[in-house]
Amino acid sequence: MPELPEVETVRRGLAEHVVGRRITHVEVGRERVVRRTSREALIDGLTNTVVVDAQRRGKYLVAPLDSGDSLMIHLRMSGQVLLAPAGAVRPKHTHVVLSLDDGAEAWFVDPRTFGEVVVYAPDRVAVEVPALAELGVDPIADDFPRTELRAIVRSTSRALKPLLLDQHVIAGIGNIYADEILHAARLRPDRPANTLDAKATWRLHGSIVATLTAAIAAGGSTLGDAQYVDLMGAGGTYQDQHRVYGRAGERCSTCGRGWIRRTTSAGRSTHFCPVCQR
DNA sequence: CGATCTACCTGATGGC
DNA sequence: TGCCATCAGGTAGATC
Repeated sequence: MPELPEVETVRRGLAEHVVGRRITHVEVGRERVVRRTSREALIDGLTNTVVVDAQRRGKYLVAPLDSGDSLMIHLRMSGQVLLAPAGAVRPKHTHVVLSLDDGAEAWFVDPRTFGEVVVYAPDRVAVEVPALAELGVDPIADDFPRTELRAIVRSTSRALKPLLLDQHVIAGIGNIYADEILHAARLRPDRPANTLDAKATWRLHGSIVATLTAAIAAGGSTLGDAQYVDLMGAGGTYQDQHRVYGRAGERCSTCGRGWIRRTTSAGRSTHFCPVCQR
């Protein structure tokens, strides 16, 4: 569920509440969330280290430690990072608990256990976390000149939606924001990338940056199942600004003429207005 | 190279 | 009330 805006909101929570803290104790419940290495590797790598920064690359959270290693957390579909006082009742599916030196605990909670937590040496990132090393440009964290997007769209005949979802190309966009971005840019999800002229490309670039920025400002999107919440357990409000995602059958709020359609492509739900997206 | 499918899990939801 | 099928924000790997 969490895409760039949600992960960025979690990152800001970590920057505010966890950076500067020493990890005094580590517990690992389900081994599956540390499957990339091991329970022992996570405990040994984190215990008695200080978190010195909170960064984000695409949908990956990366927290450098004073040991020189980095902590990586990926929330995948249902992961959450929550902050709580020591001793608080832990929710079901709390798989990792970090005790901090100020009396708080950081929990990694994940019902579906697609998410993962790992400590790795940064110079070994290509081996330890290859997908992290192979991420494309981050449209918010990196400089993302529109000429770079121009080069990307000219290089392929792939449809725009799968292109936006490809983390090797642009890092951080997921299923919700891909649909919202393409609607804001008035471009069909199945439009071949290399058919965009310069003007349409600039529009797409503007929509990527504006949509993600607005979503971050709103604290991300929290859907009905409340799977995504920030460190303090609060949901985001950007779902109120969704114009196509989850709005199949509704009149398009932008052009006022089309009806939002929901289709499936490559197994992902896709929402768009057949009238104003071309 | 690119499109499609499956698998990984649990929980929520809707139909009967 | 309960049972079963279906679906979900992500990614990796297999297949064609």
